[in-house]
Amino acid sequence: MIEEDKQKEVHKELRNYLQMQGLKATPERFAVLDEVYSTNFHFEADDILVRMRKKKMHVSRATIYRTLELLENSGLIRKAKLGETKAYYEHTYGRHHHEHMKCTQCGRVIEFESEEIEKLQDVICRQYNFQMTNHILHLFGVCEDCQKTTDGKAKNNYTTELTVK
Amino acid sequence: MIEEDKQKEVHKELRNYLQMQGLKATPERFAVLDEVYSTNFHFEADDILVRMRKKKMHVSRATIYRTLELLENSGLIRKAKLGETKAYYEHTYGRHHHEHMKCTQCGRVIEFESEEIEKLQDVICRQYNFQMTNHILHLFGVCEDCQKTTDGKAKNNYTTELTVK
DNA sequence: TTCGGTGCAAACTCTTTGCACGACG
DNA sequence: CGTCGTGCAAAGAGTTTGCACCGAA
Repeated sequence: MIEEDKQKEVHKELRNYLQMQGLKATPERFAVLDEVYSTNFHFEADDILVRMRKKKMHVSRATIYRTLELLENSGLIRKAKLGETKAYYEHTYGRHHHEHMKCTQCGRVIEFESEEIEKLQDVICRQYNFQMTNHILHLFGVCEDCQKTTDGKAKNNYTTELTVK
Repeated sequence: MIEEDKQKEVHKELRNYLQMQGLKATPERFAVLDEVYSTNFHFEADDILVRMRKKKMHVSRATIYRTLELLENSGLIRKAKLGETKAYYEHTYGRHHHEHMKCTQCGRVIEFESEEIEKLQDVICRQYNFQMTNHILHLFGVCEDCQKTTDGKAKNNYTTELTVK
C-alpha cells in the first residue's frame, strides 16, 4: 500500500500538471496514478487493469492507455521497453534513474545505478550537441542463479516483475 | 551493393551456422541475408520485404520474420528497438558495437561508440556476477538541427533510416 | 525419401481511435 | 453548459502460427 504522504505529494504533482495543461482532474486519472504508485515494480498497461479489476474499480483499458501516456508526459512515470513488444513502465517519484539488467533465461530484472555511465553519456551528448531528455540502458544475459543450474535456468521464474535493488 | 568478398564471408558464416544447427541452406535464407547486408542502415522486417519485392524476389513476410530470428540467433544481425513498437535490426559483421542517440523531434538516429561505457558495463556485470550477452543503450532527446529551428523541428525528416557515424 | 522450410491466410497481442454519452470547470 | 474525458467496440500495426505443399539433404 502506498504511504499517505507520498500519495499526497504525487496527487499534488498530477493536479499541478493537469491545471498547467488545462486538463481535467478526473477520478479515473487519480485512480490509475494510485495503482501505478502502489508498487515499485515494473508494470505494463494490463497489470494496472487487472489490479484495478480485482479491487472492483472500473476504468476502461482505453483510459488506462490514455492515462499512462499522460503520466509519462507529466514525468511521473517512465516508459522502459525491455526488448519485448509490450511497453513497460515504472514510476519515477522519489527514485533515482536506474538501468536494467535482464536475464534472458528466467526473465528476472535487476536494477542498478551508475553515476559514471551517466556522466559519460553527458560528455557524449555535449560532443554531439545533443539535448538528452531520457535514456535507456539494458544489459541482456544470464543471471547468477541461472548460471548455477545444469539446464542454465533458475528454478524461480520471475517473468517480468521482480525488481532487485 | 554489397561487396563480393564480404558477401562471401557472410554466406560462409551463415552456412556454417546452419550446418552446425542441422538446419537447411535454402535460397530464401541467403536472399534475406544479402538484402540485410546490402546497406549499413537500421531496418525493420517490412523494409526487407519491400526491397525484395522491388527486385521481383519473392519471399513471404512469414519467412522474413522467421529468417530474421534465425539471423539474430546466429549473431549475424542484432535487434535494437528504438522505443517504438516495431523491432529494428542492424547487421553486425565487420561493425563495432555501437549505441544510439535518437532525436524525438525528427526521428534522426545518430550512432556513437564508447569504450569507456562498455568497460563500466563490464565492471557492473562482474559485481552482479551477470554474464552479459548483449546490451542496448539509447539516448533520447533533441538533435543539433532541431534545436536551431523556431518550431524545434529540423526541416529534414529522417523518419528512421539515416545513420550518422 | 524425409523432415525441415515456405507461402498463405488467419490468428494474436498490444495499442489506438471514432463515437456517443457523461461529468469537470 | 461547453468541452474534455470516458467506455465500448472496432480498427490498426506488427508479428506469429497452422497447415498443406515443396525441396534440400
